[in-house]
Amino acid sequence: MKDGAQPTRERILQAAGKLFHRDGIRAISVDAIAEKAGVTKRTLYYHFRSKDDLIAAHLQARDEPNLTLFKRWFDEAEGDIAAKVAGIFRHLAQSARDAKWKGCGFLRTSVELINLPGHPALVAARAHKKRIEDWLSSLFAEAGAGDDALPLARRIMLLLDGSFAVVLLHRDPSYMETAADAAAQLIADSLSGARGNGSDLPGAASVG
Amino acid sequence: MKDGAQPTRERILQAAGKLFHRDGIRAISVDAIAEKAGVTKRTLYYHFRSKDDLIAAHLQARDEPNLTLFKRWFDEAEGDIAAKVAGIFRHLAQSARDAKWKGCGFLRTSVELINLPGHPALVAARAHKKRIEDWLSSLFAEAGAGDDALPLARRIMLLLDGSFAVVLLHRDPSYMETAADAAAQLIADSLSGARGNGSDLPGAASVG
DNA sequence: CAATGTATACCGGGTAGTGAATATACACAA
DNA sequence: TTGTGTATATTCACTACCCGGTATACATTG
Repeated sequence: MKDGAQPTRERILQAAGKLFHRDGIRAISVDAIAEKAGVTKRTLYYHFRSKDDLIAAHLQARDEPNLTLFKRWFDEAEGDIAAKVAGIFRHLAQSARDAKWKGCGFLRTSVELINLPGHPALVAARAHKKRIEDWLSSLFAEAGAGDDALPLARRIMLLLDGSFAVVLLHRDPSYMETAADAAAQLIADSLSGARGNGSDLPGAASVG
Repeated sequence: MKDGAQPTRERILQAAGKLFHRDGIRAISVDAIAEKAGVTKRTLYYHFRSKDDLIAAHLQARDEPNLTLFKRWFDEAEGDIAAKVAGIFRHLAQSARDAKWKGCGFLRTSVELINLPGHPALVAARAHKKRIEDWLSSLFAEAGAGDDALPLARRIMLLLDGSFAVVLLHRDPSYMETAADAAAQLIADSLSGARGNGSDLPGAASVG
């Protein structure tokens, strides 16, 4: 660590983060990351055992800041809990309007590593998504959703990850506004205890 | 075309389909496809200009059968339109219980080709998803959803692609049951003309 | 000295795509 | 019927390159 500015390891991680997010895991070579970090490949391999190791470390490093951002978006939004969750989607829509927006790194990585079920990066990705789900679930529980809290959180996760997938494909952020409305509707339905309100569906509480 | 059994081109396409779906686009080499098809690589390049060409042809070939399958699942389900759409999700859940299930090839391909915006395979993927959305929209219009038909179809698409993404990550098909319930709920809400039923959200008709 | 960190040069393996030649089938003319 | 031309279909061998990872030696610092 000869430069006091930023430890070498962090610089590598940051370079990897940018490149992985921009082009994907497989499309980026270790050489490219080393060059972007201003470091030789051998140095990179001193700090990380393998490329897979680096990928996993990258996702682990993104977990906390990502969750924190979602919490901030929630906190900053006005209105009841439905409106505040919808606010997350609207912030997401705003981000997605940037041409350089590249969707959810956790989801994309999980697609690229589909044939390596035990990969540590997949474990990190699952943990991240579960953390968000748990956070949402606790929010709904506090708001009085009762047994509906978890299934409701799972519905929101479906809309969230669905947004990432659909907008990545169509490049049309308005889907995230659609998702915001749908999320708000589902939350309002659950919190008003409106199960069985004229519909013949199995009920909002079933988780399968 | 010396063998009457199956034209070479179709055999290549079929081999590519299996391998691409199993391991992903980038993970499969042209050599592997040629070998699986029982053909030399040079022959493959006679029938397809490039690997990208083959990828695009592969997705185009999947468009029709995929849509047909969804329609069959819809037709075969019992109950009102909400229950029939939910039936699609439940069939999907059944498929996803197979350990070899690999999610949606259109979505996965779009992730792998994210840095090639004009790639013909992406065009094919978008067209496919739009066809499903249009089909759903027409169903809802026939059922009397009026102006809600399209936004409702988009909500279902979000749940559908969200299911693919989430189940691919967590390997937990029960999310598709959750999606089935959510879809049925959203459809029932729209068709009962229940806008403004106690909730303060922007309304089911806004598309953004 | 010993621990940590960096640099150069290299290896073995895999990749998309190609050049040149060959085999097959069918149309048409002698 | 035989011969010839031509488009289709297929093969083997090859190039040029990129990738993850490593052997080895050198530098810096406590």
